[in-house]
Amino acid sequence: MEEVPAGTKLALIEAAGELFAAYGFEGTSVRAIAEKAGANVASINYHFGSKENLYTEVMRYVVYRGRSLTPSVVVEADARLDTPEGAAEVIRELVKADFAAFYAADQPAWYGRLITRSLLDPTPPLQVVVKQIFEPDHEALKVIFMRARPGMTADEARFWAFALTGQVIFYEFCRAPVLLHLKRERYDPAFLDAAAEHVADSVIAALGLPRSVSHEDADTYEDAVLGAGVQK
Amino acid sequence: MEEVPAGTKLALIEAAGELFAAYGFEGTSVRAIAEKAGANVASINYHFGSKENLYTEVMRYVVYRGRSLTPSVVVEADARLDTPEGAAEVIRELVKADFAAFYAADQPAWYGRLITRSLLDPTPPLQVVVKQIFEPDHEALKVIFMRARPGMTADEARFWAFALTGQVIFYEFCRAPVLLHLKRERYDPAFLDAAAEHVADSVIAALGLPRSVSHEDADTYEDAVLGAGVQK
DNA sequence: GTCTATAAACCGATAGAC
DNA sequence: GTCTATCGGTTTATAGAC
Repeated sequence: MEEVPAGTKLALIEAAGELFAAYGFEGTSVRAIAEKAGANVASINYHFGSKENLYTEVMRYVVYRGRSLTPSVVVEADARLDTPEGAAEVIRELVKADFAAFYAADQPAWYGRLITRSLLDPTPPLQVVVKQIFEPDHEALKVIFMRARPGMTADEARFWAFALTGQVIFYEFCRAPVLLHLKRERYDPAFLDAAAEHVADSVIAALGLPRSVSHEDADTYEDAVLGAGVQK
Repeated sequence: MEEVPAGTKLALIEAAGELFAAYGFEGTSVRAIAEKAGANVASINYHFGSKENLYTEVMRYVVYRGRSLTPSVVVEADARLDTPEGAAEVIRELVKADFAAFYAADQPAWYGRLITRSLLDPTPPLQVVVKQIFEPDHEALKVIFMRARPGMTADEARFWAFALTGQVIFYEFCRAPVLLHLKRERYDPAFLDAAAEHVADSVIAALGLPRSVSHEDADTYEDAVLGAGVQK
């Protein structure tokens, strides 16, 4: 990574990212990218050499910009992990941070979708995502789980990490069927909040950790869940 | 659904299914399909009218053939759901059935992958999958959860169903990054067994249900988990 | 760096012979 | 029902003028 892209190069990366996220690599033409970027078709080959190289660059850009996708590294050294209550708190915050990373309003919605989509196939850029996001996040989760429940083996912790990641990523990956099921056009923020809350609660409960004080109030949780329902 | 396809039509469906599963709809050409099926290019248009229609037919075929993907309907009326121990048993069997449906050796490996891939985009054939697999499975899960834990609301049960589905589908959807992480070429059956076991255990634990008798023996579980590790 | 024009290959779909 | 040949359009990539 030498310098931060700007001008036409940046416009091309952002246009390509948005289109790749929505329609996939094969489903996006360089003409569509150039048009969306307000640039010439030939500029793609000039700046990146090929469509595939552009894809790699887009993934690097998203991984770089979406740093908030790996807040876990900060959390690893958290002293709260030494108490069960603290560990539960940390896990809850981490789940919410993961959800925020995928659905936060302060960053383009296509970041999370593109990263999710990139996980499906063993393409070259996948390695960037795995090394920069998947692995660090996974290792941090393992550390947290092993500290939260002393005696847990590394292999067990791996499955716990997969369980958490699977639940978080589900709402992005299965966005289409879930929205079809909910008979909605898009995700309601309240629904996402409730989903994050449920993921955190279920993982904390499965680990046998206590629910933290601020969440022992059942009404708050019930309200959040019911408030997001399709039926009133 | 009028009759079961045979001959060239069947060959085209199976060839297309395998290629769509591996490379996606956009990443597969009709020429490649015809070649793999040992048929002529024009036969696709003759039998299905268009590539898109072929895709729809492939999804119908997989949904029809992969009936084992929805074993849940049988389970709904299970009397065991009235006791916590029985409910835990049922959930464990259901998770294993889900894993088997995705990774069973007795059916083509691309069934699960194609269904997983179809969930990503809101294409017309998605509705077939949602109506025939996603919804029935989801509703059955909801019933099971609500019977396993009386007092659970339908909205809560929905999140539990998403949690379980998300964990199961994760290993198929994130096959590439997980294999990259494990430094493996393909999934080890022992690994999948351990993964299924963990998903079942964690959901059962999260629900506050007792672990069934045959699984109280910690050694068995630990062996299964450790036996699937990458490191010895 | 940006443009036009175009190359070369591929795409899905079809007409028409058999 | 299967084949060949081909149409019209699109794809990515490039050569060359500015």
